[in-house]
Amino acid sequence: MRRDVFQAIADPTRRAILSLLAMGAMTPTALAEHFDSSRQAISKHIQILTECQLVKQEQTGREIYYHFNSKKLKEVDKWLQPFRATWDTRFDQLDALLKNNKNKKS
Amino acid sequence: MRRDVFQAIADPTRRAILSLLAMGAMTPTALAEHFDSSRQAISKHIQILTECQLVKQEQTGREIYYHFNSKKLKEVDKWLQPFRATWDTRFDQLDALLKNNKNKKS
DNA sequence: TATTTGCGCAACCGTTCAATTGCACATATA
DNA sequence: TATATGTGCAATTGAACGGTTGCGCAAATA
Repeated sequence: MRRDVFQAIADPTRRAILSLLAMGAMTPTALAEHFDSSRQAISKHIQILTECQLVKQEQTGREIYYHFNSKKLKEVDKWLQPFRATWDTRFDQLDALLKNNKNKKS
Repeated sequence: MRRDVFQAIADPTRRAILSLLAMGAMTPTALAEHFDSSRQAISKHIQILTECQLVKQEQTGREIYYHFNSKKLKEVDKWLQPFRATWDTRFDQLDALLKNNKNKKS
């Protein structure tokens, strides 16, 4: 069973879940209300997201709030990095500018 | 048959193919030499990459050179954008800096 | 205490995926 | 012309995927 971030975000429902959770933690039942599929189906997606640490849980009583964990998304960003230069100069600008403004850094 | 960029880059072999092609156009046979799987397997991956326009072909005689097309990868970057702020302030810095340096923009 | 609610887990089902093998066809090359 | 080479396409196979239904269990509620 392959379980990496790229495979996790391949599914549109899982991407939607991440977007929702990024706005605030939610329970599986609350999440499921945003979709047509069953709670169990959403729960399975959450499980996959948890396995690759895109999401972490916080239990309060019988309810489980799932939180978005952005760290792992950095992996995608990291992979994208070398390609970025080929479609935009925005980031070359960034590097140049940061170099000239190091002192302003917090 | 789902065929979008996210599904395309979910496979590690396809990501490797993209990285190789980003360095220079190649034929399927040449590409296959970098992997353990058969030429046909690689060819299938190329087909998927072509279908979502991550790759374009250029035929010369009986050989087909496949080129990397970065445009579609922007979709991934675009989706990543809102999340970026949550893991790094680098891009907030960028926005602030660009605002103060608009005149320097080429 | 009895009932409702939120949840994960397991079994099952049809579809998609990744890979292999075998083939046909066009282009090089001897 | 005969042969070798580069390629796409079709059929097949086993594994993984995404979904449903049914269940058990613990926590809240009546």
